[in-house]
Amino acid sequence: MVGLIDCDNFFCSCERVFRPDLAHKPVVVLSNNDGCVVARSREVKAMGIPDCLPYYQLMERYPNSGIVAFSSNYTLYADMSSRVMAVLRENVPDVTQYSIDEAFLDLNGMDHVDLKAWGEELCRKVERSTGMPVSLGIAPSRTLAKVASKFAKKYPGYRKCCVMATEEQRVKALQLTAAVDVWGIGRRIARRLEYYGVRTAYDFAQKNRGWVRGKFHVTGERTWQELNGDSVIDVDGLDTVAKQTIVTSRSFPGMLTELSDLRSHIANYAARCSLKLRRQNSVCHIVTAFIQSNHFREDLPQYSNSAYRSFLTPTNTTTEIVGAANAALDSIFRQGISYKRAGVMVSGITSGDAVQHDLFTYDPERSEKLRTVSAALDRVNGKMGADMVVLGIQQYRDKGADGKSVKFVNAIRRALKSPDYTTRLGAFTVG
DNA sequence: TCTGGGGTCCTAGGACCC
DNA sequence: TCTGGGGTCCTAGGACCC
Repeated sequence: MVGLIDCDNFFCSCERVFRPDLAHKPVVVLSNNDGCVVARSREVKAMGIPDCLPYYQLMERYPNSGIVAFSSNYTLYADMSSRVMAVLRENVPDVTQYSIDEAFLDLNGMDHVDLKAWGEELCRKVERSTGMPVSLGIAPSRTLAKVASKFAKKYPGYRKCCVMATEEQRVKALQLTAAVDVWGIGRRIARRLEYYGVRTAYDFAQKNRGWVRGKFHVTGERTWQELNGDSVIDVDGLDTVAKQTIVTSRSFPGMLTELSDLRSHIANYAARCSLKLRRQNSVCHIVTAFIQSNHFREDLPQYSNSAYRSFLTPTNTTTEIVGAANAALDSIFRQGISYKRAGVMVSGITSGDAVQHDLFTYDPERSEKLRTVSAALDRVNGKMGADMVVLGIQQYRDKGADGKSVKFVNAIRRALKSPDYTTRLGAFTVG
């Protein structure tokens, strides 16, 4: 058996942990720049407010709803996540973190345990220790555990834990689950399934295996196997394996037209990518920069493009990655476009322990210097706060409140952000 | 005025090899 | 009148996830 434990309305619950006055009030959390609703409390979902609704439309359409909105506070969410995972690891031998708010639990060898009672107690422990409400689904496969966890969340009668152990339970649960709500079946595939008369998870599981394989390839077949109780999707070690691509991208609060501004943003994203590489002890061969105009503004000329630069000797130093990203940017920048979004991707990632040097161009002395600079950046910024020391190009100019030019790094609109309760003493004021 | 960000896996098809 | 067969590797793009 395998368990899937999932935090309830994770971002909203993080905000509520330190705002108990919001316990039964409608709460939403917004994306970067306070753009869209990315998390909704139970009360907000009950009001029929869809996910990804732009914030300004929320305000227009639900003016007196009493909804409390927060800007996203990833520092808080990351810390709350690690607290929840820590409690799980104290109580379960084999935990695989699957996302910021979910983990799979390997329950093999627990045949003698009353999983229902054990699961309920685990959920209580997590909530008692961290303030985070969680739900648990237990079933023979990960896809079924996901289905079970949705039942645990939806119906209070389960007391946070739904165990799907018998064939009867499996059939009933799948009959009550829409195909589109199954892990691995998205909107596209659901639409195609509907064409074939497949509406529920049970309809899909009842189809012939060869038919599924022919129409929906190996991924569809795997989902089919999982729904029929055969555990074939493996996520073990997912949380410890180094990433194969790393992306940092942002939308801007307004729009940008100048190359010099874009260069500063691209430099920030590239610096962030190189930091992520160093954190997982990796190096990359390829750096890609991309820029996009505002696709919502059909009245403006549209343009999006990307370009890459590669290294003969892979690297993770801030200096080299920023330089490569901006060289790529220069080759795709076009005048007369209002840019809304940009980003940097690093790929061709390999281990930093065994770097293959280029025979003809590798300069050990220069490489060592660049590595020393990056290591110093990480030490200072780790101690004094992110972006305390940056490359000059990472700063861009903007107008301050008094109309004078001010330098910023990583400006994002977060008008409604809560304090970093768990990571900054200054978040609490005394008296 | 305002419309998110960061990943993975799979397949088809082209380039190239013998 | 006629134009092989069987591989590998790479990339772009589609689909999915949270």
